[in-house]
Amino acid sequence: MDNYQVTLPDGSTKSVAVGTSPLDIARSIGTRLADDAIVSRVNGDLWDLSRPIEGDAKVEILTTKNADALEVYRHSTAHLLAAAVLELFPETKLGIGPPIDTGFYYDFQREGAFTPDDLEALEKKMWEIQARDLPYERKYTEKQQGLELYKDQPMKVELITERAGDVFSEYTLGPHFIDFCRGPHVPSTKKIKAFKLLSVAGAYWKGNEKNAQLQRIYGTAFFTKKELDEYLAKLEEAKKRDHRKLGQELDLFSIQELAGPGLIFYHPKGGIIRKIIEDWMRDQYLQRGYSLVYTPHVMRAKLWETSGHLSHYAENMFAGMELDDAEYRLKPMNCPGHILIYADKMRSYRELPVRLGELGTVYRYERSGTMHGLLRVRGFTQDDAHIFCTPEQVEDEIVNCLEFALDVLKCFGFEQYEAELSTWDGGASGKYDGTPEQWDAADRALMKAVDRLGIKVNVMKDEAAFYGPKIDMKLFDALGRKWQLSTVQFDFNLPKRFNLEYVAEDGKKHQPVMVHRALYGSVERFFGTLIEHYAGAFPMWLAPVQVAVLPITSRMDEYATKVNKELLAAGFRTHLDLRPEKVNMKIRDAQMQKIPYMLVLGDREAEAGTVSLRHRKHADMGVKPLAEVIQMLRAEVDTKAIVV
RNA sequence: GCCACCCUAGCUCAGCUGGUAGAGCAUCUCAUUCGUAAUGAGAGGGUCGUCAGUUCGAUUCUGACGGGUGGCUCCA
Repeated sequence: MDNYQVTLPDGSTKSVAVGTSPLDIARSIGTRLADDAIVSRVNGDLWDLSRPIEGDAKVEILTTKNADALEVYRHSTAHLLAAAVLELFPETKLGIGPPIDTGFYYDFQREGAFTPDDLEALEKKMWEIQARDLPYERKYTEKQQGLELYKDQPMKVELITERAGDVFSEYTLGPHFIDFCRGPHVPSTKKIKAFKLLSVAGAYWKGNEKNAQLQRIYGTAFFTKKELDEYLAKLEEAKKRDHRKLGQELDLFSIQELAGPGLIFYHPKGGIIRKIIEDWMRDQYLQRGYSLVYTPHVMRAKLWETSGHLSHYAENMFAGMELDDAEYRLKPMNCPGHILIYADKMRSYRELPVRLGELGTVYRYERSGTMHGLLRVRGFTQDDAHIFCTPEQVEDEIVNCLEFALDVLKCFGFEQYEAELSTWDGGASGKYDGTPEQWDAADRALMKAVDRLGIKVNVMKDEAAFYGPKIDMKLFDALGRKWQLSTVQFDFNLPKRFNLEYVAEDGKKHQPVMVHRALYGSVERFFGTLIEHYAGAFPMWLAPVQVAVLPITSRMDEYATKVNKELLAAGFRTHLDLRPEKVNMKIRDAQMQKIPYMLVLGDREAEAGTVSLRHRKHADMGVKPLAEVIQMLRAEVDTKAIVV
């Protein structure tokens, strides 16, 4: 075959000669396109620009506008890093170097640790290699030959050995660097124009704790220096809304070394927000047909044996307390408590579904390196409820839960979230509890509920809990890290272990379906993401202090006190600032505390019985009668607290 | 738990290669009564995370422990 047809990016077709590459095609279309080209796609598959096309094909040229091209670009930058590492530290063993959402990483194994200075030196070396304009050359190698070629790279040998085929592709970058890789890559190092090495961290080979720990170098790369700088500036900006920083600046909460890690102290201002968050949820529970219960924080070890927690979850539990009568355990979960309430009497199908809810404080012994501000702690309060229902009711219950979860997100202003549906492996491994019928029915109920609500979910196979499938809602923190908040989970295990039952229409005892759900996830985590979401500038209904009352001189102290009293009587949270400071100072302090409204009071206001209104963002809003302001602010509190 | 890094006054941070510490803000006192993001002056405040070791001498070097940060693993 001397010629074949390609369909060009613009949809037209062209006859080209054997050996033609996408880059040749791009060049024939225009130099501009050839310059911008990063990688191509041939018949749907990503394809090196310089790799000849072998037959009739549909060819796309991916440029800097394309997200897949960015991944290829970043992945290519990872190889550039690996090449630099081998030049500076030749004894290093290579792991893998994939692109990630925010850039790329590459895993290495060597004796010494990479220092910040090393990263700088590596960056310099990367630029050096970049300037050599080395092509990423792809070639195929026989497996045996490859094993020989890579004999000094044990992790590569492992990867090659695992490969099914006996041919694999490798990439060379100049005369000295080769890497076993699927590709594709950018055509040459010259294409890589903006990158930065960010940090080094430990990571286990193949993600397994039992394997050797490698050194992972994280970096990021963009098509242009401008984009890179913007990203780095954004990172700096994001650090300012870190809930740990704001928690201190706004005096919301603290973690005390003397008390222990992962244990939260709510200061007065954090305390009031927590109260609002909790009250909101309790009101919702009652409106939505849940009952409120309370269960003990310590219970006999026997209970945790029955629930299976001592055999499945013991390493995450605080150690037992030996008392006169028995050993007691701090509760890591609320489920057994709710189950005991359910099982305390004979249940009829007529009273199902039973929905038992609690703001239940649990303690989990999280591993020391895992704590993170409010987002991962050892003592936390879940808005936890357990629904006991018949199989027929379960789909509606799931829909209600998800609807509820969406309302929570909406009410607190979260627009960005991801939903994940975690299912089992089909029973292959035997690690999952429950029958295939149960799993199928549960999966179906979850999928149907998701469809009914039009939620987009990522299906995560083999990610379920051992006791049942689940749907999780995840939110992002200031730095874009994902945190699971809401969760709706089936539980096939506990009803069996506690032998739960209800009497059905047929007069016989049946096992209820149990759904476990938490929507805030935990009050702590929710609060943490809320702080970052609003960057500490809470809307009126959540703001710990809603109005600052600021007399200009001590002559207005009396009037200010009266205004403050009226605001308190109208239900506002206020701060009366009677310090003998200039009003500029008082405003500055109120601004920094992100108090939504300030009332500036001088002689004119005292005389006329008015207030000068200032908003933290819109600044001076003019002089108004106090009654009018109260009405206006009350309206703002009410609209933000949409009760859905 | 693992890898790397960090830990100086309430907070943010200075403090070359070892000779027991400083600033700004905050706090307290006094003066100032001043219209929309910092009034001025003075004072107090630290066994330099803890405990060992090396040294004539350690905030500075070494080790252990505690706490934190970024990751890994795990997870609400």
